[in-house]
Amino acid sequence: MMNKILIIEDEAPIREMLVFILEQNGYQALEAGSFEEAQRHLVEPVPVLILLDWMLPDISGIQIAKSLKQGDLTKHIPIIMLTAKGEEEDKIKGLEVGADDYMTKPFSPKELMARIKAVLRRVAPTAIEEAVEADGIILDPVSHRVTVHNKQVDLGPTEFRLLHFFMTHPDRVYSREQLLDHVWGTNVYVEDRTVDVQIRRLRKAIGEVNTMIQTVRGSGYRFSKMT
Amino acid sequence: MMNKILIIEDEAPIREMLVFILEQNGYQALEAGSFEEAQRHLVEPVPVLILLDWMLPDISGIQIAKSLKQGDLTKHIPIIMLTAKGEEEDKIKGLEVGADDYMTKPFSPKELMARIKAVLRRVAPTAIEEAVEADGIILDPVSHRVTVHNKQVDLGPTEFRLLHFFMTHPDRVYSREQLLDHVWGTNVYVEDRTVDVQIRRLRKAIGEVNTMIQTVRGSGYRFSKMT
DNA sequence: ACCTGTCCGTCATAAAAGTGTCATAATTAT
DNA sequence: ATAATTATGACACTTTTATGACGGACAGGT
Repeated sequence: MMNKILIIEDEAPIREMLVFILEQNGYQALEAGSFEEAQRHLVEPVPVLILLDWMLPDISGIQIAKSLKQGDLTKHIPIIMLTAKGEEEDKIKGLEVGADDYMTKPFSPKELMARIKAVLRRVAPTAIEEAVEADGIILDPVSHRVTVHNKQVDLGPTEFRLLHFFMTHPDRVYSREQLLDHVWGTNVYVEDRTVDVQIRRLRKAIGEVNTMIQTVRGSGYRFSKMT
Repeated sequence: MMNKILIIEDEAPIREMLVFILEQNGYQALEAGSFEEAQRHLVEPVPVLILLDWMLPDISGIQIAKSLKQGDLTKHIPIIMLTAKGEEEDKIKGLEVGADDYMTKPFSPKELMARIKAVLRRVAPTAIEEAVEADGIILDPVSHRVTVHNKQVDLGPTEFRLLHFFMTHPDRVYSREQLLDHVWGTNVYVEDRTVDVQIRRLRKAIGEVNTMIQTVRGSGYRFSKMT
C-alpha cells in the first residue's frame, strides 16, 4: 500500500488541500510546484498517478503531459488534469495528449477521491483469472465459486484465497510464514498457528478431498493430488 | 468515450496502420498479434468492436470468431474481418460464424472508418435492446418491463439498470466499485455502500427469486441461477 | 410556482459471518 | 515414554453486510 500520488500545481494553497485530502485517504502525496520539481519524484518507485494542473506559469500542461507520455518510466502513469472552469479547449487537448481524466476546479474531496479511484481501477492490469481444477475441485476466481465433485462449497474469504494459492502452487511445501505472506499478505501480524486453524477450516469445508491438503510435519503444508 | 477497438492481426505494419487510423478517429486501439495476446484484452471493459485478420499463422479466423461468439463476455462484440483479395470462400464462412462485416485488403482509412461506424450503428440497438430471461425473470429493455413468473414487478430506474446489468453478466462477481462503474456510470460519485441499499431494494422488489442475487462476502455481488 | 409522489443517497444501527487466539487433545518422532 | 508438533473446539472480537429511516432532488400535474 502507501501508493504515491504526485501533485503538480503551482498554487500552494490548492496543493496543500490536495495533500490533505490524499493523505486522509491513505495515499502518500508528493508535491511539485513546477515541472522541474516534479522530475525529482519521477524516479523509481514512480507514483501511481499524477494530478496535473493545466495552467502552470512557465510550461503548459499539454507539454508536460506529452513529455510524461514519452518517458519510458512515466508513460504508463495515469494523469488527471485539473482545469479552471470553462477551459473546454484544454480538456479536449488534454485527453488527446493522454490525460486519463480531468477535473474542474473547484471540486469536492469526494469527487477527487472517486475520480482517482476510478482512473486507477480503469488502468489497473486486469489479471486474467482462470479457473483452476484439481481432482474434482474446481475453483473459479471470476464467479468466486468452488465446487467439489460438482457440489458447491461455501468458503470464507481467507479460505478461498488459501485454496486458490494452494491450487495454483501445488506439489510444494509452504511454511506457515510463507503462507501468511502469500495468502494473508505481507506485513500482517498474526500468529503462525492461525494458519493451522484456517487449514482445518478449509479441510472441513471441502470434505473428503481434503487429503490433498497435506501436513508436512516440521515444515508446513502442501497441496498435492493424491497418487 | 474512448471506445476500445481490438485489432487481431499478425502483420505488424498493417496493425500499426490500423492503430494509427483508429487513434486519429478517437478510438483507443488495442493490439494483438495472436489469439493468445487478444485474450488479455478480452476482459472488462471489453472492446466495442474487433478487427480480425482472417489469415493468422496458427489459428484460423473462423475458429477465433467461433470462440468469441461463445464467450459470454465477448459474444455481443461485433467483428469485422479483414481478408486478402479473392478469398471469397472465407467471407462466406466468416459471415456464417458471426462476423458482422468484412473488408478486403487493401482499404482506405475512409472505408475502414465508414465500415466501423456502420457496424457499430447497426449493432448498437440490437445488442442493448434484447430481452433477457433467467429462471422466471424476464427483463425487456424495449418496453422497460420486468416480470417474475409472469407477474409484473415495478422497478425504479436504477434498480432496472442494475438488474439488467446482472442478467447480462451472470455468474461473475462484481465489486461495489465495478457495479458503480457499470450501472451508475463512470462519472457519478456515490458511496460504495449505496450499492448495498439498491441491492436490497432490488431484492425486495423481485421477491422470491432474489436468491439469484448473491452476496459474495468480501468481494461484492453475483447474479446467478440457483443450482 | 406549488404540491405530491417517486426515487435515491446517506446514515445509524442491527445482524451475520469470518477470524485470531487460546487451551487442550491427538498424533508423531526420538 | 517423553518431547515436539499438529488438530480441534470454543470463544471473544472484528469486519462486513443488511435493514430501516430520513431528507433532498426531481418530474409531472395542477
